Amino acid sequence: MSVTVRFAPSPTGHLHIGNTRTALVNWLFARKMGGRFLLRLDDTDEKRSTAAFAEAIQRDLAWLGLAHDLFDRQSERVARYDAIAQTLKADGRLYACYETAEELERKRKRQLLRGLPPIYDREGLTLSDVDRAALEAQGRRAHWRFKLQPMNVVWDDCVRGLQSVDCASLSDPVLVREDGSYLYTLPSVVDDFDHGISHVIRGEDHVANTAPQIQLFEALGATPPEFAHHSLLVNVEGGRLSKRDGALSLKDMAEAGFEAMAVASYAATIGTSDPIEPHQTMSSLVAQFDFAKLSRSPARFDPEELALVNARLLHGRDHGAVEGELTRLGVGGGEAFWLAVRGNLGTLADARTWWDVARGPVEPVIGDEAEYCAAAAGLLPPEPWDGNSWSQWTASVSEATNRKGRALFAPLRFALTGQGRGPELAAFLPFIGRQRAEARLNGRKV
RNA sequence: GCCCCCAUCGUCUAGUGGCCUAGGACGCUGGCCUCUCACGCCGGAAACAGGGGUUCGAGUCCCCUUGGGGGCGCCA
Repeated sequence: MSVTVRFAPSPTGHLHIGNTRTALVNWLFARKMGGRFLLRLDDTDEKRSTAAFAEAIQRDLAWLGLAHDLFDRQSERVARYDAIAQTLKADGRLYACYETAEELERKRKRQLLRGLPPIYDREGLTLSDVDRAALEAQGRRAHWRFKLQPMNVVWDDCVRGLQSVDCASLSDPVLVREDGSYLYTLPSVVDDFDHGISHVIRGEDHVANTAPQIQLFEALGATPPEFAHHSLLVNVEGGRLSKRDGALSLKDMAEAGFEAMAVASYAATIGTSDPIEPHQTMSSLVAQFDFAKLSRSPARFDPEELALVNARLLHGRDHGAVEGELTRLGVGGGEAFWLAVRGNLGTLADARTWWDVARGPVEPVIGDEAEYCAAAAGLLPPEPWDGNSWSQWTASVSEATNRKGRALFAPLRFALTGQGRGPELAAFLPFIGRQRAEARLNGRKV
């Protein structure tokens, strides 16, 4: 069977880390299986969906590297949903209800108070034609519910194994709103059917929904797809993830300077039995993807761990992968400079910081080593400098001063860069150059 | 309130009744690598939530408790 999956966000907000994980699992599975990846905008909620979010979602997905093979949006398929709804009404599976939202809320509260599950009482089903006509005459408009068969629905979930949901314990889902617009369930099932979706991959918050959806597929005469429900992310404390837990949107993460591959690596490996580590390419992530590796328990989203993955990704990144971005940041020095500083980066923008340290101006830190630094300045070899200049120079400084180890090197680093830590000076020194090096060793800011 | 799921080092996890004096990765940490950080190599500390069962034998099976997650929408 050929694989087609879909990622179906509703354009009511930005893509966040949770969404991203779902998108990634879908995309990875599609690539692994040689299948197709459909991006479907679930925009049936006209009040909350916006074109701006729809664009942002596509932009963020592209940034991450998740190209889609197919694209669709539900707002353009309403005629199709209308036709299906007519069929379901004719079959007696879709029935009219007239309670207002407030009345339903009261019913639920009453049930809860009596210790009962808040399930719809199917009052709509008891209405006669006369009742309905009377309600309509009062100006009431019907919303429509899907009549569930009171049975156990079973499926073999690709990550959770055998699942069973008792539909007798569920409310008949509302498929059509009072204003005639559609809720998520019907368009989603109809689209999955029409697009030939083979695997519905989503978060475990949809587990209970799956049973009514399977019944809907069957009511449509369709064979339900396979289902895979991954666990959700929680915050560092183990609680529900919310905006207060940091930069959760892809947009925020990009602005914080995280590399797309770092975000993808983290999102694709957290909650799996593979180690959380940077992958330089998507194909590396595709190669190791397997539903069997997904854990059934929630995983903690830790922004600090993401930052660590980002740093380690950069430490191993080839110059070619960042060349364009370095130019944009105003960082020169080519590959040699990149290789000199990449091990000291947290984000790519830090490369600019080191470039500025090389080119100045830098306030040298001399302390009480003025005499020593001045002597070292006098021993600076003539240019041109290369990777060996540093060791030639420090060897002669060591000989002249009898210093070695920390006493030999530390004052030079402080004078040359103004700080105690940084890239290896053997590789970094040529970018400072003789003129600046001599000035800084003599305490001058250049 | 009711239903479902989950529970191993700080974190992500391996573990499908004896191969587990519980393995790996990240993090932390000691050492080495003629400076720091990072890299690399060699070490170290660090976990089966609690209580009952079943069994010759339980991290692994069952029950209860506790904790966490999800669901019970005219949201998706």
